[in-house]
Amino acid sequence: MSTIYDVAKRAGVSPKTVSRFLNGDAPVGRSTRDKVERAIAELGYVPSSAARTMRSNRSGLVGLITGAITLTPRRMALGGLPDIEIVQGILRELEESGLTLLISDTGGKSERIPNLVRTFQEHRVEGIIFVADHHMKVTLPGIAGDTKLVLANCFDDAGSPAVLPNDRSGQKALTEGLIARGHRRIAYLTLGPEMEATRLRVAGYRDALVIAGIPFDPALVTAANLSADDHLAEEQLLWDALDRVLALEEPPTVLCLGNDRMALRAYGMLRSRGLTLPDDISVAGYDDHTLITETLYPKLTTVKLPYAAIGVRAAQLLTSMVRDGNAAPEAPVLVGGPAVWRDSVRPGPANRISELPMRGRNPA
Amino acid sequence: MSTIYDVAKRAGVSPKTVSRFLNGDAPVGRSTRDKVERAIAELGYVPSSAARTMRSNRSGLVGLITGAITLTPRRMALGGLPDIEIVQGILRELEESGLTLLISDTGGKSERIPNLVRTFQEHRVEGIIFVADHHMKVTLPGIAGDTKLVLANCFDDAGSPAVLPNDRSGQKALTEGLIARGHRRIAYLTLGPEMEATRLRVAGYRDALVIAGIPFDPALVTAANLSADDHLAEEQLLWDALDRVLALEEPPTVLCLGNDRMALRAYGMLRSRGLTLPDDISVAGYDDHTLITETLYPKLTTVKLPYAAIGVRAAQLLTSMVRDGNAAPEAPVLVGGPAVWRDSVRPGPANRISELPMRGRNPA
DNA sequence: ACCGAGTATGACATCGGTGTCATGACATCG
DNA sequence: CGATGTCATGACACCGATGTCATACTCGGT
Repeated sequence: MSTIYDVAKRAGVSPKTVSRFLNGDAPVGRSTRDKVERAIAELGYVPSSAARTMRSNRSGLVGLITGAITLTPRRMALGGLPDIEIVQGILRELEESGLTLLISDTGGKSERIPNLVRTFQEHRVEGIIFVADHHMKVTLPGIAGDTKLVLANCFDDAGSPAVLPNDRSGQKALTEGLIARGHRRIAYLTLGPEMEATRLRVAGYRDALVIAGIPFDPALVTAANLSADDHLAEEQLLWDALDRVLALEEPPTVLCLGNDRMALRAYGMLRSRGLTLPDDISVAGYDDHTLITETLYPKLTTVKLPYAAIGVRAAQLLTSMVRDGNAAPEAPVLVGGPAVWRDSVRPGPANRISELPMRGRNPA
Repeated sequence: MSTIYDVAKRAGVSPKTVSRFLNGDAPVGRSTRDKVERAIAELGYVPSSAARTMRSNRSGLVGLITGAITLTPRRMALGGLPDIEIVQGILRELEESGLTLLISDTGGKSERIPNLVRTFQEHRVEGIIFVADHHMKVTLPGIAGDTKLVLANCFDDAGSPAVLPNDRSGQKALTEGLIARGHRRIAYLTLGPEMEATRLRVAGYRDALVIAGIPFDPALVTAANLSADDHLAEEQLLWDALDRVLALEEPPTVLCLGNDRMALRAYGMLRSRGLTLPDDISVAGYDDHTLITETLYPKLTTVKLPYAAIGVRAAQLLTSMVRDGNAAPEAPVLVGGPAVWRDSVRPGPANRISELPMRGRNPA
């Protein structure tokens, strides 16, 4: 492979002039330009990023750690591809920036992470993005040097810059929309209580109640899902929770579920009790996994989790940190997703529907 | 970030000795080892791959070009994740080899490929793997230097080393299995005629007929799918093809389809004609996209496309070429996938089923 | 006591770019 | 017309590893 010296010799100029031509950091005469250009083309010269990295301490590389690639096929069956959409957003954004992506996949084994980080550091990546498959807290090994770190879909105790879905505002928007559609008894069957999303979404749910002046009824809110991969137990848990809220003296007119898959299950359970959707009871999910939401009958109202946007924002954040030396934001970057109103929600008792579109996105 | 000189100074030895300790290319005294080891730990020293690359001309990097990541979510709806499974296999294999993966995604735009290749070359990748989403012919820009190239799921005119699914043996195994189960009138509704897979699979189909001494009837073999994304037209094409083969004087007892999605459609069409599966007619697909094959009733007999294995083989091939300097194989590496026998095929007229297992993999 | 083999280590050049500084040729200005 | 500034270019050192060669020490054999 030819070097800058080969090019310089062929063009009859000094290597430094070739360098100037390549980087445009100083004016180069017209005729010199042409000679250099020709020499480069003839030799098929491609500059060595390694040499450039050594001198300038800038590798042009960014590392990405994820489990998305190895885990995607397994997860696909149960719907939802959160992290691969994030990776997609990152790729799209980085493409513009001239940074090249080193991708490592954990294969789901977090004990590999220190090794992956070390490999990245050998290649002197300018930054590392860590992508989690759900909103969670992580603990990463310390990263030597001034390598920047951005967390996507997760956060840590050290306050590393993070880009997170705004679960609170999402559930708040959904709940507000339900209230605006006349619902006042809104049941919320959440994901497992250990999930970060659960805490935030319940807070958003309560935010909306407070604004509307509706008292919070703890009986309407129950965890009804497991993080474990135990379908049978999950089903029982959901069934039981459903049983309880429907047996309340003043039963809910709408059922919010922790995710679209739970909503999918709930459809079946509600129907097996003889209820008609959405006439007897409305249902809403979370995630907007279109394979479910658009396929179900009636189509499922839900909240979109903005995964691709999280990826884009994470990449933008990292780029601004490594390229422009910008400081990391103090607080996590929150990316909101809109509530998506479909047919599974119908006006409740105090119908004010004439004021609202039943389809399309929540204007808030 | 500290350098080998910092370590050497702190340990009171020469940089070269530190280098020897790190690479083990010459003996280092016990006490020296300890001092160096301690200095490295204290400084958190990580060697610079850029410097190493310059001196040794070996970057430890491998480039991967694919459309898998950006295209996966879009394609997921219609089932099948060929290339991401290949990428998965590649990652798994490369992890062991000490090579680090640079991943670029074309986003479906092949005109980007020259730029991606150029970026890889700046980083002096030792090899490039190109992954296609279906068995096809590609034309890639020339690659300067002695960068190795391996094609996965595709091939080119230049005879670049390639790893391909063995479509011929796959369809042959399926057809042989059908014949062994007593079928003699085997219809084959193929993918589009421009697909590489079609040509090969028809050849495999005929191989099996020849072996069994069954004459080839052209009326039983028709293209019945489009590569374009036109669902309606595809449906009509399939309907029409079905119509014709079922109207034959001696109609088929089994219907082979070009992929599992076509089989899914065929289920509906056959039933709308009042046929019972598999009693009135047997059906077989291709790909073994489990979301379809395991979900359908009756479960679909099909041929597994060994995508993960293709990835693994491609990575092994590249590793052996860059690490051990092995030559590229003359002919493409063919990776076979087994026929998977499920409930959609039942013994035909000349039943010899007692000799065969109806479930499980084809022993061939 | 001496020699050759093996062990342990260091000095120095080198890989391919780029930052710094120096230099010569013109153009511009008071 | 000389001082000053800008443009265009080159010489040289340096980034952080490692390959080559040289050196010094130890040990066993004669």
